[in-house]
Amino acid sequence: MRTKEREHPARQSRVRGVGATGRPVTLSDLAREARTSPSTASRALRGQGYVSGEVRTRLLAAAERLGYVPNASAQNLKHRTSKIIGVVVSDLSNQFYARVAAGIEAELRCSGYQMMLVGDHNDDTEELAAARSFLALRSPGVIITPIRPTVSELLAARGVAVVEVDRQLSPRSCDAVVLDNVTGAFAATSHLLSLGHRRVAFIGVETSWTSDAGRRLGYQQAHERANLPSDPALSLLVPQGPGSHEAVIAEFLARTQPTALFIGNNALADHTWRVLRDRGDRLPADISLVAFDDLPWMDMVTPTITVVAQPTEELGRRAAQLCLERIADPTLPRRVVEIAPNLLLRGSTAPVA
Amino acid sequence: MRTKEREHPARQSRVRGVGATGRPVTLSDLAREARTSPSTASRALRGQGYVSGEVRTRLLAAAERLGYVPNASAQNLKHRTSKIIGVVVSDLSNQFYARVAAGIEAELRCSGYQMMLVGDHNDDTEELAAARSFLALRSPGVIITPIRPTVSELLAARGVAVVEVDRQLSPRSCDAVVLDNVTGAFAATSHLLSLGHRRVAFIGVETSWTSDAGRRLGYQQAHERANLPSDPALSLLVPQGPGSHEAVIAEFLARTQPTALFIGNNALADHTWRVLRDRGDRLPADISLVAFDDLPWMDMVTPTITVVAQPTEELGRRAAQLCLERIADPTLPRRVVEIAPNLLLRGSTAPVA
DNA sequence: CTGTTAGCGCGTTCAA
DNA sequence: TTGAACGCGCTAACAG
Repeated sequence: MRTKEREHPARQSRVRGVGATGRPVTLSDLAREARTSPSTASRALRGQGYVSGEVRTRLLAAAERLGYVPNASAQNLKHRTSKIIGVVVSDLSNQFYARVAAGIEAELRCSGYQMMLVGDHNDDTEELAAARSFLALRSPGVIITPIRPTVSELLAARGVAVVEVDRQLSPRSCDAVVLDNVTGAFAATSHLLSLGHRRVAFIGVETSWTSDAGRRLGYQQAHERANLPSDPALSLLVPQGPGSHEAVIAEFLARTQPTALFIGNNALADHTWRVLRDRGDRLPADISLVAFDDLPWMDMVTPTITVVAQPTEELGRRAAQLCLERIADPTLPRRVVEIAPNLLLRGSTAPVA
Repeated sequence: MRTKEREHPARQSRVRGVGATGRPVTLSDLAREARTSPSTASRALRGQGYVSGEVRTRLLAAAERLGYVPNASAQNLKHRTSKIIGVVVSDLSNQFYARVAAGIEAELRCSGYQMMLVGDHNDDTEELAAARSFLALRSPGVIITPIRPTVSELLAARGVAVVEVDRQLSPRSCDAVVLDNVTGAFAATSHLLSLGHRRVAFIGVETSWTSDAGRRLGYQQAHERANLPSDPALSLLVPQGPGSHEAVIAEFLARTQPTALFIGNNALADHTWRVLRDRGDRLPADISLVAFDDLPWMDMVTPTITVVAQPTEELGRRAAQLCLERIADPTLPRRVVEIAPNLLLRGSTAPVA
């Protein structure tokens, strides 16, 4: 009796047509409408199993008429998995991460998956919370710009297909898509050294992440290859995390007086550029500058900025591909896709004065 | 029997500890581990209903030990709704939309909701597909930068709390958070007119969306208020959609020879700026420029760009707030939040030569 | 305070 | 070819 009472309002709303509010149409509603059983309706809609042509068309018509949309939760519950890929990036407002996410989303859409996007703000507590919700959703895969190896490994241990993007912290348990940071930094620094600069400073982040560490390493290797010392005092390592570092950078430049700068990421490049402008330094006459990660402004300021460019959306797309491939076949061997950066020579670099 | 067979591997995995792969731990597993019933376990974990202190701690300990994470699909099925808010924006790669999304996500997180982010690429088919998946997920709310009124209304008719951001197409069925575009455009244009410019061109998008239409209107109203004619030939309206319009803009500028420009959005501002650079025009000596929507580069190029700034993340945050409030109380009257823009005078505008 | 019962909406046997 | 029965994991009545 009680269930019947519930059915009444639904019946009414159906009569009013598609637009009516009320309990969403279920498979049983659909079956009743088409005078058949729920299981037949299920087979018809998903196109597997035997269904007579006549019943099928009747069902499809009814689905259209009633505006039937299958309940994803019910399907997920049944299938013990979902089509939701969790994505967690450091900072949605940073164009680099936004583009990675755009690439991921585009790729997932093509394959019928959806993206659940979360921004930890470089906070491992938020990172962990995100992982928990992905577990709750029974996400088959997660793509992450990791803060610590813990979360990736936790997820991987539970059978989630984890792909690390931009940096790789858990090489044993995850696939990864990273840039060849060492080569990129090597090229950038070598470029400056070949222009005759002998006081090339590095401004980067003080993490052990492959991204930052790789860029530091490339900077050093370029010096070694050129048989030049790399003065540790010429490296400014700022703590990882949000916030502006303009004051620190200004102090660093005033103290160390480099003739050239290699900057480890787009946020620091922004800060450094502003410091130089405020100091009245002239690029490249007074100082040369190479940034890592090409953003629109780097092509617009005067002079334009020489940069190590990375195919940002491509990073996201490849990560999504790896993720889906591993979901399809969890026994795949671990893969690390290393993408080549591209040094773009522009106006901010010139021979030393 | 068959279910028992399934339990064995799970048992084993449990013995191996948290990290083990296998069927996820269920409430029944938990209850068994703590020697109680599933319903008691449920009450203990969600902290409602009566549970003795001793049983509760036993349960919490077991949940911790087993790494229990409740199955969101099962909860959603039961509750007939989910905690997933659908968000669809035009273009994830455009920093404006990325920031709106960042604002939404931050706000939702605080309230225990999650963001499902989708980018239609100004394609109403993709917009509709996104709406369908939100319906399938039984999303209680959707936030959208609409392309057509259809989708918002479809969702609203099904009881989804829809909030339109940036532009408002369905005033009758949705809440909305928009900028006061007319006022912003009025201020920008008035600024140029007050500098003595009499050939102020407008470059914008040819949609009927409140955003674009409002900016066109503000441009006209400023002329009217100043008792000056606004020559229709001085308006360049490009079709809505992706792609560069540099060629069209170049032709337009060559043909109409304006002394000042008001540009309707950040993408067009980018294109126009590049055209001017390539033409060798000097800002503001040869031509003045005001853009709509402040992006980082506008503060970095030489000269800096006078701009109508909008609090982008705030737009997203307010939209999320409206959405959650309506979910909490669907009987709320419709609300349209109109946010004030801010004209920032910078270096790209000067008195007419 | 606790456990039993009965679905939420769907997909998948399996017998008819 | 179809439909009845069952269970995915969880919650909410209700009876104990």
